[in-house]
Amino acid sequence: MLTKSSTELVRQRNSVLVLSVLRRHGALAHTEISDFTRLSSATISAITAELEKAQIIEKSEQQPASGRGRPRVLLRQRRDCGYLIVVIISSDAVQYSLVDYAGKLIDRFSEERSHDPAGAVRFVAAVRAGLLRILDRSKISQEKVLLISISSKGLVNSTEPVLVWSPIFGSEQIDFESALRPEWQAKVILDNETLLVAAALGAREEIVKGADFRSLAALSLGHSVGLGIVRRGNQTGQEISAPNFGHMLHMANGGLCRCGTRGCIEAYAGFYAILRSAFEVPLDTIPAKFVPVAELDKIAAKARQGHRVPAFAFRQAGLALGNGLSRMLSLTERMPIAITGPGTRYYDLLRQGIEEGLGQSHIVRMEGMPEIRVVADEQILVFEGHLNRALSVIDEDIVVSGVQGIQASG
Amino acid sequence: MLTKSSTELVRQRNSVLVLSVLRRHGALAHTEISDFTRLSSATISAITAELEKAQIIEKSEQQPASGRGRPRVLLRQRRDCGYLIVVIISSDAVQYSLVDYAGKLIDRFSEERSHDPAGAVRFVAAVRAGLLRILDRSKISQEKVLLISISSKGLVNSTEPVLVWSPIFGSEQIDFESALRPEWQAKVILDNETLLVAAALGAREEIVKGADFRSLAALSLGHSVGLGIVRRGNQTGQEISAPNFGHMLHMANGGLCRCGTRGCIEAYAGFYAILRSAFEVPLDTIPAKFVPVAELDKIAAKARQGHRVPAFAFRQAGLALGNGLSRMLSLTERMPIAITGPGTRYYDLLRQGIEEGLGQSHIVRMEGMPEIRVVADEQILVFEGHLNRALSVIDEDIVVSGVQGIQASG
DNA sequence: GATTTTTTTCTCGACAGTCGAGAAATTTAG
DNA sequence: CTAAATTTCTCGACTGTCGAGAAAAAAATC
Repeated sequence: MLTKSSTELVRQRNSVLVLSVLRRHGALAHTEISDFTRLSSATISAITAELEKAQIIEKSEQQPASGRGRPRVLLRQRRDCGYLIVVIISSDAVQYSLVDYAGKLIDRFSEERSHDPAGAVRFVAAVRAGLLRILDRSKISQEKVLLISISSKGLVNSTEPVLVWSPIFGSEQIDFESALRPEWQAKVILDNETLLVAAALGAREEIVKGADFRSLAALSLGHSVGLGIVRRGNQTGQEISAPNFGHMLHMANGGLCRCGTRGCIEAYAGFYAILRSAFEVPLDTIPAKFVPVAELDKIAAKARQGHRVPAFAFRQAGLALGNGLSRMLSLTERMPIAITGPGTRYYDLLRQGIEEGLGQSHIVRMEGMPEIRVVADEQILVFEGHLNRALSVIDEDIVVSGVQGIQASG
Repeated sequence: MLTKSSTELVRQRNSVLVLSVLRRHGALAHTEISDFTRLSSATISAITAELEKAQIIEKSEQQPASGRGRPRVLLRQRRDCGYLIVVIISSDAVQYSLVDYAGKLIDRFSEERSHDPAGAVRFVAAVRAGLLRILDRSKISQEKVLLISISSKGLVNSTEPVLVWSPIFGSEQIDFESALRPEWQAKVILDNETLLVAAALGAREEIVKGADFRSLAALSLGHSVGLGIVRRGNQTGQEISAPNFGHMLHMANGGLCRCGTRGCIEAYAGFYAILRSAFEVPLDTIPAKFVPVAELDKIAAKARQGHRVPAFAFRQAGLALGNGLSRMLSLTERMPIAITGPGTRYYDLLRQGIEEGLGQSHIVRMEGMPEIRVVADEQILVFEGHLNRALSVIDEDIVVSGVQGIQASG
């Protein structure tokens, strides 16, 4: 359904545009903003004056003039305009980061996760305590926290911050909105971890390729298997989605997966699955909860020495991944695939299977192999994705509510 | 990448909005347009005056006043504002329809397709002749044809009107843009047939459910298998895509498909595939080019009488479809599935397999079975999808180019 | 038949936004 | 100290939307 436009909306959009180029390029002068946004100088004056009055941006102190003419006055976000808390939930720990409005990391710590199955209730309590702790350490008032951005592996509701299914809690849902709402006014968003990796890679790619960038998928290999897809939206930036890839059906009546279903991709390509088939344990054995990486390293070493059974285990994993990716490509469009996560250290063993698995589908035979690259530093990408996404959400909210609020009350 | 907004853009968007409610609801009075669009009466006056001057809409002749007060003046599209040619390519014929700007069918005929494999070049020539013929029969000047909307089964390029792969011509690409460009100034768009079915069903659904509508998939069963997905876009209407579903990998190293690959869904669920397995022909047999529906009806009759082998063939087909749909759902979100096409007459035989195939995946076990409905009249839906899509494209183009042009020259 | 009521459409002034041109500000070069 | 260069700011013109009320036109009422 289309919806009406108004002149006020124009100002809102252009204000967000100004803030976004400030994000992308750091502190900028009036003229540069005008160049980047294609807005006229007069408009930039109006918008920046408004944002400055609303205490969202500030003029930086004069810097040594670097040419002749009137010296530039750089504009930048006010760090203290608001704060963001990033919560990264991984299988063994929860990391809390406090970030200011300019994207600068202020404080960070991790808390080990107790592996008891007591579950979701206790976990939520721990997250609430962690949030209060990082707030307390930094002496920032709670109202100044504008957004809490959470990520986890697993399946996430697309509209509300609800963790629908996760490797740790299974189908025990966690609704972060209602868990945090009485205590926090901040907006809460939740994203799949691999989605954020894809978002970060997509943003990087867009800087390099500009308008040529179309889409990209990130595949994360580890104890579980995740996939994130970024597509260039019509106009409104990027469109991202995190399918339930790890638990997509690979083979009907196949190996038993942690999720209780048979034949998931993860039941062939997850770390526990590789372990299982390397030890020739029957495929309907209940899988191990947690596999030390050292264990898998040993299997990989044997495979590299030429032992057939462990090599076959990796090959089977690759095939499952390749078949799954080919199915994904059948449903979307041709796009490059970036592989991240701890599993990349076994890429040499997985590669042949992946390529063979991909090659078994019509779309790949027709369009050729997609580009596959291995990307390290998954953790950095996750955090980068959080920042990209969260800060642009804040920019929008602040323009919609903040500027008008100040205008009305001042 | 965000892009700048301007007041002129506001007018454009609101003009398109006015035209779109006129499409949806037929001839409307000033007041009604204001109600639907939430634009003020003054704005409606300005926009409609402009559109009327540009000869895009017109005031209808006074109708018998149906209440007291000043009688309403209905506004409607001018039929002669422009014309649309719809070309529906099916396996045995090509149907040409001439439609005016108000969406009214003016002329229509079908031409049999010669089944010779001489191929794409001759086919393109036939289409060009068909287009000239329908134009000639109606005595409309060629410049008045604003859009040619083509549909076919198969895989379509998402940005240009290029048929990348089709059941008939295989990988022999057909670029309708370059084929028609010297002769026609009209814009040319090409869509997958099942995509249009999905678009039409989505539009119907949106009228019923309004903002509650989220997404929907249409599955077309016949000689080939097609899938279209409609999702409610962020703001810009609906977002639609036509995956290469029929040739998504069902089972590695499976039955041989028409496309030359092994294990496609179509190699189990296409009409020729059902025939093949009902006659217990080996799965690597080169499939029949064309299967008369009567042939399949006979097999279905036997299956309904309780013969095991034909029943098994339908069951296998259902399993392939169900597995494929479950994979689709793993990659998107839960959505209802509408089944159309000639294959719906065997739905009683397919159903159990489809449901079993769906149930084998994690996502379905978790979220439950998606709603499945059988929808007849695929042909009507295809045409309806053409109109929805083509006329809104015309509306946009006309506002962007037309109004400004008139303004500038007048 | 004249007047009132009701409903719809049109018009006017206020307000918000963008833009181009030129004025003002401020530094370096000579 | 003046001229040139560069950046920022300001002003008037233009386009857009909106609310309120005037104008139009038919039915209802007296």
